[in-house]
Amino acid sequence: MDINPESSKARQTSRVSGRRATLKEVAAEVGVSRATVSNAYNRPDQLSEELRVRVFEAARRLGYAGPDPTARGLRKQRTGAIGALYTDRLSYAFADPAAVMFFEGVSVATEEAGLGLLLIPGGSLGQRDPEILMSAAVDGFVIFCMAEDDPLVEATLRRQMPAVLVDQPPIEGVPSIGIDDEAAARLAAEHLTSLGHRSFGVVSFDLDKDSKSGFADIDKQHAATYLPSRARLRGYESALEAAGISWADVPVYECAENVPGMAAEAAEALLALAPRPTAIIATSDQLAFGFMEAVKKAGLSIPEDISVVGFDDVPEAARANPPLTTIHQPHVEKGLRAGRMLIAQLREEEPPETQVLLPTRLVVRGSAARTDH
Amino acid sequence: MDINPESSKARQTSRVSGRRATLKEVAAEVGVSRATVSNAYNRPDQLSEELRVRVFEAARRLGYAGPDPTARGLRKQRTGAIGALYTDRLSYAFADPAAVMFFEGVSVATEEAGLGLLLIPGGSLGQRDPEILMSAAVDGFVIFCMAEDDPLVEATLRRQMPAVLVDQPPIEGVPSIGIDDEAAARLAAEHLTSLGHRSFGVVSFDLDKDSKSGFADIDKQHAATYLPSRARLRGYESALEAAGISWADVPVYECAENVPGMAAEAAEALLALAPRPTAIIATSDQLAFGFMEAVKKAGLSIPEDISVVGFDDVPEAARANPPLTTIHQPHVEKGLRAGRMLIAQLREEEPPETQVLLPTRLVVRGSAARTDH
DNA sequence: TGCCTCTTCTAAACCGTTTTACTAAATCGT
DNA sequence: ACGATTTAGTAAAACGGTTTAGAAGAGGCA
Repeated sequence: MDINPESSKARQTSRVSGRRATLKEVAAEVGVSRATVSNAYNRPDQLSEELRVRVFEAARRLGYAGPDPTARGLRKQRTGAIGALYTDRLSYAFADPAAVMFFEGVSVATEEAGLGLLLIPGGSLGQRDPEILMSAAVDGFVIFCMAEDDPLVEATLRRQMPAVLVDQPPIEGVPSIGIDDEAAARLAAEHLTSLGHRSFGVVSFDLDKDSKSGFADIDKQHAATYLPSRARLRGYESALEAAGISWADVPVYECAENVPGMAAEAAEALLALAPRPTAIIATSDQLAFGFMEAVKKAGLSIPEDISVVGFDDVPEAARANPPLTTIHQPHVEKGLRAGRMLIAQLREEEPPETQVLLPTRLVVRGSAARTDH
Repeated sequence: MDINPESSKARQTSRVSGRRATLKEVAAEVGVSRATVSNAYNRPDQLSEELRVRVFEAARRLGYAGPDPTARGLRKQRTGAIGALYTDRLSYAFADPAAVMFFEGVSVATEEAGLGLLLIPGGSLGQRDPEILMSAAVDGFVIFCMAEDDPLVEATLRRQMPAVLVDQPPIEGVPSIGIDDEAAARLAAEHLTSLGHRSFGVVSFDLDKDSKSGFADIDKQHAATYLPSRARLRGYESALEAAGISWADVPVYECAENVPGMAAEAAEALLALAPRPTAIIATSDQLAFGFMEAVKKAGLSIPEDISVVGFDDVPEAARANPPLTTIHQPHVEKGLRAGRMLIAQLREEEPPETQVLLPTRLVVRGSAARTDH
């Protein structure tokens, strides 16, 4: 319990010279079998209290910190952790409030169940690296935000472990959770058409794993391998076409990364267009923030000169200037439910709900206004 | 590579009926020894290319996804992941931008090294639970943000693995990284005294593991077991005393959690004081945000009626309204360096720097002004 | 006393790999 | 053509625990 000099010295050079002590050594010290030491830790009812105490004393003397998790995992066939597979470098995930909220939800589920949470990057340093994935000692996977043609998805599934797909097209035999991206996106577009807008621009995050920034034509949009991108663009398309606006004339600027900074480029490209769009729809709040920033820098004002609608409703949207009109989706709950769906599988409980769609809604704030045009 | 019906069917019921295939079964299928199959995966130069292909074919036929990470970990005595131990529930970490940035830095380091990142909550559901910690299969620990009397720190160290302490008092034999909290805090207080303020209030996050919100007297401040809290308060104290202000008269309100919402309580308590403080120092930006929010709700304005200085300089500080004057510290770099210090130990490289202090600086923005008082 | 049930502990199999030391066959240099 | 090296593959010992089946002894009951 205490941090006393003795114990911290023991840490540096364990009594058994250098190497970490093992259960076998503790058994030898006490003069009992390995099974008994194991029982002392795992099934106190299997030995006398007095012997149990002697075991723990010997353990402390030897600097033995308890059964090795790896060995235990091997024997018990469960590691006590689940893996969360993210499409890209983790630093991108941490920089995206929506992803962070999702992980927050997952972490609530893992803590409920007493499990650890292993974060697994899908790619780093540009190349996709199955190394970390394939050497991840976990009991199951939450597959988050992966492109549908990403070989890592198939590789993960091949490990034949419980898994949950998040924001991805369903795969037979694997439960999924997400939102109706297309319907949600329609809400955003319809809000703007109902305010009288006829001239649009769209800012999207990446459509495919290795995208470059730039305008994306309809073919590219329809072939996008990130489900959220593809479905949201489809949603905008159908709402605008329904309002009699030709989607072919709507410029869609794809940003290679979902960070505010990237939207500055998009703004430059879209604001230069003639006629200048009166309304911009972004597939994420992050991009909307960046876009608004750039608009202000250009000396225009929101929503007077140009209306902006985002997607995600991260907390900062409410505090933005002006407050961002956007589509709400329950990120934390998505993570929580995904985590629980996975954990239910681990317990081999009744087959969990297999396809969950969470509700979304339009949140009207101050970044979109009626156009005078 | 492809997601075709065959492979997804294979996933559900592997050819070897139910159970996951093992390396031994693959060996039997090909008619070679286990060593050879192992070599096919790990040391291609040890067998003929043709045999290697046959091994992989058999593996695919049997639905074998490659060597089991746990077994491999046991044999090789390394798991390919490091653990990040956080003081509390992970959801608190994810809700705190400073912690998220720290993890972002750590993740960069782990990806550089091809390691996974296991997040370990120190406590959940109120009780401190060593279960997840003790069953974490990792090669080392980043110990982040723990109270110095937390038994989990000692428990971690007892595992005799490489570790790095972050924002905690040094322990012999364990490298640490952090900032000079006391000096940094002095900067904040001195900025306000230099603007003429004489009447102060302080908003702090928790001083100890299981704190309740409320005013904290000097004894409690000095006995705080979270180093950052204790040291920052000391910094404020020494700067104000140096300016001739009696610290005993400065109200310090402790918030039980480091979230903006909690600062509303603090604001209520501090604004009701007579005379009302003209300057508030917060030990985190999160609290400063919440405080500013509450001040505005109370019909006062910042910095005209009251000046606020934060701590951390999270990105949102620059976008706040008004932009927050605060103390900058390099969160991402802290995580990156901590991760690298740990990884260097794993590699048994030259003993890494053992005590790192990162630089801090005052960032003057718009939330603190000269007082007319 | 004899039989049965607890309690307390143990022997040994097993979890799925990697790695060391070794063998047998093929190739090389001269 | 012959010993020396290289190549290709193997047997078996770890790695550090958990768990099953069972033994030895103690106590209870008739």
